[in-house]
Amino acid sequence: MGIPRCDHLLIAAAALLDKAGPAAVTLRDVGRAVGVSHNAPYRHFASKQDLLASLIARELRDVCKEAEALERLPSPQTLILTFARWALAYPERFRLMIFHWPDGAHADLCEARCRWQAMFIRAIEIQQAAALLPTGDPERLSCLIRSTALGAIQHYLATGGKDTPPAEVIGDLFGYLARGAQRAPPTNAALVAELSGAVD
Amino acid sequence: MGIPRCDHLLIAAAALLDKAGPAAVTLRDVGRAVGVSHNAPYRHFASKQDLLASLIARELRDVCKEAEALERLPSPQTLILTFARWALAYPERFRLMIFHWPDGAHADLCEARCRWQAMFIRAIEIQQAAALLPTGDPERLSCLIRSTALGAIQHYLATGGKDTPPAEVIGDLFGYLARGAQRAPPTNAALVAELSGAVD
DNA sequence: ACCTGAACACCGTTCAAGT
DNA sequence: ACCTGAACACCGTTCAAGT
Repeated sequence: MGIPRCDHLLIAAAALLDKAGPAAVTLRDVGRAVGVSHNAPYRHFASKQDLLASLIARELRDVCKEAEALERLPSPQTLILTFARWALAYPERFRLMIFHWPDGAHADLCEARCRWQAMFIRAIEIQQAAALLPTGDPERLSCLIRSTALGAIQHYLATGGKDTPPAEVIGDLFGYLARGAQRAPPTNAALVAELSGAVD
Repeated sequence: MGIPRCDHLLIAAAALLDKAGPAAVTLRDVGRAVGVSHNAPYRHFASKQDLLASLIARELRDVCKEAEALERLPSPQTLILTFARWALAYPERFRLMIFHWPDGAHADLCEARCRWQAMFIRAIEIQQAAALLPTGDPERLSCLIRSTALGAIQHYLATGGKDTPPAEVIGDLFGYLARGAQRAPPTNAALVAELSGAVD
């Protein structure tokens, strides 16, 4: 039990979220799950909003760490598909993430977003330098790819998995981008196939 | 006052939503705004969820009607930018729309979604036939464009308008798609410019 | 048919205490 | 420092009445 009480609360909240959706995560149940009173969480988080923002900040940081642990910076294709795999594995966390708008600009959450984005842009610049992706402002290209992935995941989950899987939509985009590049970028066929089977 | 009580409740709910976000729309305040008791809405809607789903179904239907009122079917570029303009004008309604997941598959909402999507696919097929967009499954191409727009709007609004405006992201996508077509599709420069100025 | 008021179980949050 | 229990104001929903 070396795990801090603070993280314990976040884990309990994530479990409630995954099991029964955002409406089911109440401070009372979170406290109950870790064996403290219904307002003990206020010792660690300023409000329920703060707890939820901290939860997705931690998730995003974990996704970053997973990529950073590799010996080489992954390709943009791998990075975005890793993110999509996380979203498909934990749909309610993803939903919470996209629902959480400014509302106060949570510091940890902003930092986690920036960290992922910086890594993604670096990955794009490398493929641009190798003529695997079209030239142009890498931040702008990042925005296009990120938008497509975000929307594809959102729509796929919102329709209950009845539409085109995100990996295929993302693959289509990279296909069109390849025509703007001098050489075709890798398709990461293995990851795409793995991701396509992640949700029925 | 020929307006039905049912619509009156939806309008009041939309006003509360726009003014103070999703947390502020309570059945009690909605009832108060139209001058009825706090549970009169139950005569018209099965639950709060039902009222909210009906609200965005009505919104989506209005967006459809706006396009259908024109003498000719608008281009895919115009359709998607009209949707984006609506989203930027009513960010909280858009947020509610993307937050509303299966949760029961609201009939009116599903119908409105299908109606818009069918119109969009028809518009794509027309440009494909004219060699203005790449060939291939129009439904698949529709999914790519729709995903990009959805994600671009979401990200733009979530960052408080600090990132690339949705119209430019969508424009970039159509630019890359044009390289896969025999002739370049129209860019709808006027609509793009109008939309770019819609949110500071 | 349509609405009302009271009531129920629940929630986030605050606060005065406890150790 | 960290937690507790009671309390407050609020919420969605139900239900027995009213017309």
